Amino acid sequence: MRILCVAEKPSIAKAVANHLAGRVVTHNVNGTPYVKNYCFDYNFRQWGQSSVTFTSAQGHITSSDFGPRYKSWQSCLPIALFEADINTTIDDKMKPVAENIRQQSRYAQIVFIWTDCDREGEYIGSEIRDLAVAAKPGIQVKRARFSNIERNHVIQAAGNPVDLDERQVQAVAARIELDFRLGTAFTRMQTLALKPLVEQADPGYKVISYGSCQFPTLGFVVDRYLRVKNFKPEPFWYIKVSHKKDDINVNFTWSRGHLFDRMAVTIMFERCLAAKQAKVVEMLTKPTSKWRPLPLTTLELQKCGSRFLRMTGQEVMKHAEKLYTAGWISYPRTETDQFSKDMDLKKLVEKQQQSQQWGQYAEMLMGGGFNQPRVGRNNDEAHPPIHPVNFVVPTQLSEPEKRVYEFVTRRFLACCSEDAKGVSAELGIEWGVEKFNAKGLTVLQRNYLDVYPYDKWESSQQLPPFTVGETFIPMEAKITDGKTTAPSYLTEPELLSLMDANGIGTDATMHEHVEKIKDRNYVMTRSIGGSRAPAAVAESAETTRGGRGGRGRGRGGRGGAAATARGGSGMLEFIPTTLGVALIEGYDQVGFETSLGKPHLRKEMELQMKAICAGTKTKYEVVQQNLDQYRNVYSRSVQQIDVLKTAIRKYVLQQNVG
DNA sequence: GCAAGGTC
Repeated sequence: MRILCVAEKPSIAKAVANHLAGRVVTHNVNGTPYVKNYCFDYNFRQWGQSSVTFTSAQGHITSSDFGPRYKSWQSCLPIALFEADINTTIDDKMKPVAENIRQQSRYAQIVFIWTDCDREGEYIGSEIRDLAVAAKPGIQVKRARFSNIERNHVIQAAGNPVDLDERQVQAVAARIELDFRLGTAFTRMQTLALKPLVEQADPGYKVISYGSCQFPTLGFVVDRYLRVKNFKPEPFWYIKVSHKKDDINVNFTWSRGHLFDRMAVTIMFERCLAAKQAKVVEMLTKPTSKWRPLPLTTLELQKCGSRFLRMTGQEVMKHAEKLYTAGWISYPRTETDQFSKDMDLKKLVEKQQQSQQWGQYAEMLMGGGFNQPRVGRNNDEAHPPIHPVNFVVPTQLSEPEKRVYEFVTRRFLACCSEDAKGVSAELGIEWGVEKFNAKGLTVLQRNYLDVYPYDKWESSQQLPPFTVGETFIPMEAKITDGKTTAPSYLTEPELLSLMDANGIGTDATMHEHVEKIKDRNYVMTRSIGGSRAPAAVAESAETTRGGRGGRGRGRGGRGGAAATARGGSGMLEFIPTTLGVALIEGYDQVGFETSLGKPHLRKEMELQMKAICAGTKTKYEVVQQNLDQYRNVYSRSVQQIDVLKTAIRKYVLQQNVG
């Protein structure tokens, strides 16, 4: 038999071929430096001794475009793009890859597809199938099911081929068509209608783009901005109690937190005073632990990057990809936070023993400290969590790459460690009818914290020994007041979490949507507590900033204090530009629950894709249904374009429009 | 000049 195997990307082709082959002969492919053909013999369980060529695509092979009649922006009304013919062609860049698959198919009886086991991978598989079948009618098409590239797992997959899942293919086809039609139509419509207005304020302005991911992303930023802007501080009051014993001062927290009614607090306080004696009702210590982190996903890598490494998601991914292609870390785009049981993690820990920085810790793990990592809830069935695959001497890396590699490695070692252990103490008192409590923590074994300095868990001051039933008159007690504080602007980790929770983008693209809304000048970023942004919106926002910072108890902190409270300076916060606010507010007014700036429509589409995968809906139904719904949004937007224009004028040109 | 999804 002659078998043509095709992976989604060159790295998978190489890795799988090396697992299957005794000896591999590598051939270059004309026109592309990345894709190679790996030729070897292999005895398949189901097909017997075969001659194999293992090659790959480089992601998606085809792309969509409108016919010449619709290409020019002047050629038609944007709404025509809802049903204009779409040509699916092979991009110029992918021509050599496609030609290679065609040629190799001619020699083969079977094309065996090894794309990632996710929806997009299934679709790329269908592109490969179409090329193969066109080049060699009657060729048999099979697909490998694999979720990592461990040798045994790969051999299992090679011996148990399945069929392509046509439903997943159709689900992705629906997404592609809808994203394309809606993205292009709304982008043209709003650019043609609104650009002249925007240009009055910003002469070089290019395109006011709409996309099913970029707009909801912008919506999150605007939503938070409006909440900050419209925030009205409210005063509150609470009872503060402290007492000294054995020379240790204990501050108690009121079980009611705080109340917005001063008189009520006064009455409660007076009852406390009347009771005179406070009584200890609870004094217990119990073992506690701080859990080691979960295995690393892309989303978590990006969030930690902005918190601890002072990098944007975009930057972290750039360096992670470099480390991946150089062979230092595993594939950086994964949603999986569980290691498969058959993976040899100790072998990976062993390699880190060479490090000057964490080598000793790795040795400790090898010497018996090793613990199987926790198992998270996510598994994309395509990639393992991000982990170091080889040790690299720091001098071989650039400064930021070094930091990303260090984080990935420390995170991995932390995953393979023991939880941190400690003892928590809780002291509860009743004073009259009011309850107060105090907490203490003693850290006994730092364990994973020793290799993972990004987490903080420190012993607090010890509580003095109290016994249940003991009474005392509190040494200090008073009514204290505070003010609720405005929420802060959205940070990048928060934005990424919101996108994740609402299904906006994928692990591989989320950071691109964030970059896109910056690039379109819909939002800007600044360091928390750092220099102020030049935008007019940011300026007026400045006046609402005083007193933010303290969450819960009104500490009345200023911006600087807030920065430290939120994980250190250097982290970015997102502030919409006047244009960004205008677009979202405009669409909110035009549409009711179908505003383009809300995640609702995209969430809906995700559900419909799942329905196609489950077989309860067809691609045709989903596409038509969505087009109908968006046709509605489109015509309302055109009818009420003045609403959008007014919003733009109000913000961009700062005209008084009453 | 338009989208989002892959990947280098």
